Amino acid sequence: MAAGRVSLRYFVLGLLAQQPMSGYDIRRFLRNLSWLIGSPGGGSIYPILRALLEDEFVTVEVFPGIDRPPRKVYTITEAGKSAIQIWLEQPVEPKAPMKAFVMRLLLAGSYSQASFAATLQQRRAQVLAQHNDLQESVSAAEGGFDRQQQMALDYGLALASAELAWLDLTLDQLAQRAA
Amino acid sequence: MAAGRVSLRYFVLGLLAQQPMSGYDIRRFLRNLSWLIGSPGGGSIYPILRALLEDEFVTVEVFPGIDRPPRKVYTITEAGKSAIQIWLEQPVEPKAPMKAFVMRLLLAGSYSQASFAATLQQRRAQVLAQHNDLQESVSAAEGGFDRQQQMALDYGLALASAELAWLDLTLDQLAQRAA
DNA sequence: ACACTCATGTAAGCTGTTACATGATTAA
DNA sequence: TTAATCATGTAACAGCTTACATGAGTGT
Repeated sequence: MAAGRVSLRYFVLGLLAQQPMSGYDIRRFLRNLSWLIGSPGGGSIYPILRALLEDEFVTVEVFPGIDRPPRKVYTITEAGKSAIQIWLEQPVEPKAPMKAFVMRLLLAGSYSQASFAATLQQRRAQVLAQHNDLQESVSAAEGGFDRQQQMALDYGLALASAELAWLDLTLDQLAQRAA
Repeated sequence: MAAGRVSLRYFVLGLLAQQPMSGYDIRRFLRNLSWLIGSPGGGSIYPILRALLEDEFVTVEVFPGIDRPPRKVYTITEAGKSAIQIWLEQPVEPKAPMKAFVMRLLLAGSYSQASFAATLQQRRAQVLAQHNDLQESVSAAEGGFDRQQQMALDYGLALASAELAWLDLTLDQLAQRAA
């Protein structure tokens, strides 16, 4: 599980945990969210599906299409469910790109309500740490930075603040719904 | 120039365009910005430096240290300057991760003021497009989305809005300074 | 005639990461 | 004595992207 990487493999498995799909279905689904998590081509999805099959995390059923190519629909197995649960239990790595968090957002809810809140709280902690780090850099600078570096830091601060605001709002809404 | 990739290679070359540095210097500099663009290890930086040397985009000077290992300081050549300018002239790919834009922020200013503003405006256009796409998805949904998907879209919208606000503010400040 | 959607897949490659190796010096 | 900083580098591999191949059907 190399750090800073996204693991499309587990995300695909997580999608199959929600409902059985074909590789093409998955690609179509991702095309709608392409800005948030990118939309991988056939060269990414199909090898993953085959690997999941070999690990017996999924099973296939082939539906021969009338007037269309046959669809191979993948269904998650018990072993697959265990694997995805174990994966969801461990926190998103701090260095992972934003889309790793979005993937969790999309999956965590179907696992349990508690893990969904936990995902948001973990992210909050990480973004807060990031925000503090950046502010420390700004303070510690004392003229040691040029205009571009200051801008980059300011940009980071602005985005971190906005994300914290969203996370707080969302966590509040979640708490209210629970009550 | 594979899409969606960052090209650390050109970023390193761009940093050397600002001032001669050793591989270790570059790593130290990046460690301070690790949240924004990550901090690559020796296994990433040193091979890049060697490749830049082989392409004659940089030259080396070895400074033998008293009580420390010798430092190899790299200086950009005319060929290197041409290469980085050509690279800066072409826009950041839309699918590229955020850190690709931060790298541009850090480099574009030293190339020309105009290219700096252009970088911001390009980003603005891309983020705006992203924002509109997301809103379209939300509108087109009509109940076809579950709670998690709605949240993911909302998250994307919040971040895109915040980034647009920052870009507009920064472009304003830039215009005022120019006047 | 051209291109696009449906649907799967292979092979090659790029970029970057990890783990390791070296070796001296300095701080806990 | 254990670890960290300074400073460079190699080798292996993970993860993903790209380009390509197939082939029927549908639209312009």
